[in-house]
Amino acid sequence: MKRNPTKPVTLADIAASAGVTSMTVSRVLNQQGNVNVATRDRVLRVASEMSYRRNGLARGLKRQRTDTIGLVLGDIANPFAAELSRGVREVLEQRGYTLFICISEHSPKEDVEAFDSLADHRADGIIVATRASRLGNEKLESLIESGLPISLIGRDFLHPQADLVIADNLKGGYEATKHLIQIGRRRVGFIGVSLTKSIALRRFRGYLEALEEHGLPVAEELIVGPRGVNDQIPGYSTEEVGYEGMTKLLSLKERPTAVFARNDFTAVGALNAIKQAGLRVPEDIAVVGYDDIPLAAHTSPPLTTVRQPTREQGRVAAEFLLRRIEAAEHLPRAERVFRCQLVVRESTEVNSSLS
Amino acid sequence: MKRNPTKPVTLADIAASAGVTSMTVSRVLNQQGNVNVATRDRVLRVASEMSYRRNGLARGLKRQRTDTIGLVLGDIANPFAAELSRGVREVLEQRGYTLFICISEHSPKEDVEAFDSLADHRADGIIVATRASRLGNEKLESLIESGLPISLIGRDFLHPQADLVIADNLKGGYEATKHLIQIGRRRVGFIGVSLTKSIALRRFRGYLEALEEHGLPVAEELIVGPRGVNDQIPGYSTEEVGYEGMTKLLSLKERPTAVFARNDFTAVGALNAIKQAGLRVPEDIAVVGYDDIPLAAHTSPPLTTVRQPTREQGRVAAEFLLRRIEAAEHLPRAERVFRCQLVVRESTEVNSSLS
DNA sequence: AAGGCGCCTGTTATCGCTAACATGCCTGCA
DNA sequence: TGCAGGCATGTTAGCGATAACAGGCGCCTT
Repeated sequence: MKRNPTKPVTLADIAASAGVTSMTVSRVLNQQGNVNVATRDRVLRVASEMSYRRNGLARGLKRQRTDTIGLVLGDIANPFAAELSRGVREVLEQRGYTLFICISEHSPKEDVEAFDSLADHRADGIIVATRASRLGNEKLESLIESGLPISLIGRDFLHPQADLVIADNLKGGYEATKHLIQIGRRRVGFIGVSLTKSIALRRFRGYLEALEEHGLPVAEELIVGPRGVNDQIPGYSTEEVGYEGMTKLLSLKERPTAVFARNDFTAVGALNAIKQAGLRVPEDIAVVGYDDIPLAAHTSPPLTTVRQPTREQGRVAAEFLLRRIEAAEHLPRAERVFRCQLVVRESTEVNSSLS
Repeated sequence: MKRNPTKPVTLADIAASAGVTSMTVSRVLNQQGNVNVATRDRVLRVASEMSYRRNGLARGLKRQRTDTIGLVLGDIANPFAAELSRGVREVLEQRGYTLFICISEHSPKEDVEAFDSLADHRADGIIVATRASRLGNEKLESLIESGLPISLIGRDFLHPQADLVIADNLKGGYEATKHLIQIGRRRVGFIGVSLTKSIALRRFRGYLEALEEHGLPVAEELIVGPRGVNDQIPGYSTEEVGYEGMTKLLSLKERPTAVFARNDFTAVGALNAIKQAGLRVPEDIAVVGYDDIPLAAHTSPPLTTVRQPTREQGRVAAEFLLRRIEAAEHLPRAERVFRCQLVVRESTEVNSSLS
């Protein structure tokens, strides 16, 4: 039963051995067209005996499609990416597509490389969940022009032929900040952006809006970010940023009474910095995170955060993409904005029995 | 410059437009063979104007290789997987290979599907970092027989033609447990395995060995795991397991004075359960985790844990695989075992000024 | 001056598969 | 009996790229 590794079995080999032509074998293996039951069984038996494996390259080349979808992620180690990919897979699997994932490590250059690889290998479409960059956007634009279906998740890039799903992070950031203000905090810090760069982060813009709307000043010393030039760091290691950012905030003459962290990992880092300084959460400083990762319910105290329907975003992005792939003509851009939801836990709320 | 999306540009199109044959175009684009400079520039110009994109399917079909490697991961949302993939990518990128990642969500069935997809699409080799299963092992075996190069990371499956890199987690588990015993704890619990299943987890076996060697009894009530039948859950969400497991341990008549958690997320969950019960770490209960994720240095108290050289494992696995791919003949199995290192932090050590 | 060697380009023949069309046979119905 | 129509298979012609071989030309060598 074992084959010489240097010569993979082809349809023709099976055909010869089963006494038919390769076309018949193809029909059997793809379950299409009419084939005599006896012939079919014989072909199947021979194929299995020779441990045939179809050649996706040849198949794709001839069919002009590969039933393959690419997903490009900025980093891999975070619950957000995991949920997203799970949503995407749920849809694809059911519809008979295979998913290949590429990681860009938050680098525009690798973003572009991922797009190129997937396009070269003739993925039928690409789902992009990386942050926007000039390089990346240009490449995307040219791929879209060339007819490749693209679906974007939370990427700041509009194109009349690319679908988009996104969470309303501006509103999410706004709500989180408003919550802090409503529990009486007037010095609210933000951890996770560097002011030296143009700030595209919507949840941060929501923070600014909330302050403004409530007549609070934006204090630059209360906004701290990663030390490096590049703030495109993987989500899962941002507790470092949170810890250091919080430490910096605690050293201010007039320290904040609340902080909003760009994500839950950052918030966890902040929590620990506060505890190590011997202060209490939320009494001395209230903390809000973002994303509602599984860990958030298990920090001490449990973390108030903003939840977005991540898996659902993946699902919808995949559905948009498949619709576009399977459509005969060009489709106009589809867009779906998801609501975020503030999840209040004890990091912002003193024991409810008090109230 | 824009093309009709329905008809991708081919080498022949460029050739016609540049007044040469497609062979010459191929030579130019692959930078091989001699081509007149003027011709080369003309071809490149035309190719760029027509925004040519090479067809990896046709190319792969003819060349019988795709310069593509597959990586199969059990889950995506954990720092371990991230570091691993980073190590793999470092090597592949430098050697001109493209990486496609597949996720199995810890299901043997999806494991097999991932292997099949990658093999169908004629990846030049596969790196497997998922846990062993009968189904998966059988499929791997047949792929290896058919000549596909395979490299395994931490997977309990030996094959004379599959390379293996692995961390010595038995020793790691042993060291972690020994450490707890040496700081004077005699009731040491383990969180993260269900005794109803056969236990393949090496770090758990290390725990058992350490107990035995120090003449301590193995107390079944001190070993707790996930409630569900399936303990193959994503690493990143095991803080749930840690929290619930710890809660169970705390409710024992004679509670443990130390616990060893199967990974850092689990340990974090345990830490929080302990804190919520009003007990102190490490005075009342010492805690050790596993993996040394970035978060571990920032819990409160900072977590004692076991570090394994993850990125290095990815690098070596990739190197093994490429060596196998590029070798003319069959290579014997290569294996590399990595040492683990106990990282002692405050979750097991009362303030060092005391000693 | 003839042969040889490098350079540049072209021709041919697949890689493995399948869409589209073609063929032959059998059945049923007018 | 004749023929439409369905079934079961075969034949042909690529999909787009490149390995291998085949010139043609100019220049150097002896």
